Amino acid sequence: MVSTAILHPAISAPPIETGLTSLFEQLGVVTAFRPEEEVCAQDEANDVVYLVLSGAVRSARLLSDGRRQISGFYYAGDVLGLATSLFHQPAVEALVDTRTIAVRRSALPHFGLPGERLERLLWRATSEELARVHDHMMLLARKSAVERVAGFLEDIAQRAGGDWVFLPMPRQDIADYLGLSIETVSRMLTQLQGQRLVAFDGCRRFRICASARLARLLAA
Amino acid sequence: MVSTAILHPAISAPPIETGLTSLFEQLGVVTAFRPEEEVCAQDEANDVVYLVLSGAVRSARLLSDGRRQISGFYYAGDVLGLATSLFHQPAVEALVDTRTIAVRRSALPHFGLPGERLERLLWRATSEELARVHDHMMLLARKSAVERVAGFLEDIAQRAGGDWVFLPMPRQDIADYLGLSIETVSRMLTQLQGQRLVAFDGCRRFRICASARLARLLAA
DNA sequence: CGAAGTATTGACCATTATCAAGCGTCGTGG
DNA sequence: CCACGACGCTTGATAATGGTCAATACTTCG
Repeated sequence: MVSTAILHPAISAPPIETGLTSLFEQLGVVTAFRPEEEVCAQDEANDVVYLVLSGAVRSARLLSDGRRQISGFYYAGDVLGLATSLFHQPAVEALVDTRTIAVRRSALPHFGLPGERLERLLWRATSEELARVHDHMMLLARKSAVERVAGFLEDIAQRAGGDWVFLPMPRQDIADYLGLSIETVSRMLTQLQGQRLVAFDGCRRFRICASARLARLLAA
Repeated sequence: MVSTAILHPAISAPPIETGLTSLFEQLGVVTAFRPEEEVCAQDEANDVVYLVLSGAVRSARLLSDGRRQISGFYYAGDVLGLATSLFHQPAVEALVDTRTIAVRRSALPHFGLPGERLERLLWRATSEELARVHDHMMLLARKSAVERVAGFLEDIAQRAGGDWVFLPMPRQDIADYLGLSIETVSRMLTQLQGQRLVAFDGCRRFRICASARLARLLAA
């Protein structure tokens, strides 16, 4: 899939200012996934990183007794597969119809300048994800159920950017992301609606009504 | 490892196999800290990474109302400062007498081959820390108090490697790392001692007595 | 329209936090 | 060397938060 670039190092000649997406487009392979499909083959894990072009993806770890923890949701523009571990490979699955571009880390040094640029950008992306995950640890360890759910809605609304926001994941995934039971998530959503902080249209579409009061609740 | 030779032919001559520590030693600056001293100046944050030579360090985030989350403890051989965030700089403090080597990320591209090697090793270290942090999120979100405390002792004993292990941090730090109250940590320690899984000699020195039974409790 | 899968609500219970004493341990000074 | 004091740790009683189990209500799709 990548061998053409190795055979034609000429493409490394023009040192254009390039962002993540265009570098991925130069060096990677596009794939499409249906909902519930496995994005990441086990044997590729630890070497392949993915840029999400469209759709949404979840990354989860399972304990032998069934307890599950979702380590993150990834949307268009996010990079996936930055964590590497010899044990505990996460299960990475598409939530909705999704397209990704994949590149192998180990191939990057052979791509000349664009490969180097991408390596640096990916290191930076990894460092930034680490910081985000630290925030999430604070949420899991020290925040109440309402704060967690409110924070989650805030986050996702921020990223989506529109007025009404679509939730691509079921309640169980939200619960497993926030370290709560599905019932508690549901109750907190009802509570937030009762306080007119958010409004739902069905159980997958919502809107933030009072972002100032919501922010006050989040006590960062 | 191939393309670097192309990009820097002048320095490509001695292809020595170099590890993290020796690269840090080539490129970094050693500093010593007393207990409770701030390791990381705020204005350097996000650019400087540290290798811990000896001692122990904690990295903590604070919420405005006083809630604290310790994102990690770092011992000799660990790399510190891999997470970058424009908001939420963590407070990084020495737990005991500590020596570190610091290097600036932004300086690495100017160091030729050793700089490149170090960049790649640091990216790898960042990816591995991300995986460890995912494990910790699972612990915070889904494990019971006993499991957390037992897992913590197991972890630290693993790293220390000896028979008797010294805890460089007070109970409050353990609590803030595990997302528990100090009282619960204390109770769980008493419980584990009652089951003869661990033994304490004072409150800072312990030993794992029944690692098999302890592992069974950890239900990974 | 009906059935299956999701989501919500309610009643009750378990776990952990909080508040308040009491106990050790270590360092200091008599 | 021992007594005292300060700090950190442990223990106990009680309360709050969130989990579990069970029933009901949506929604989505055939």
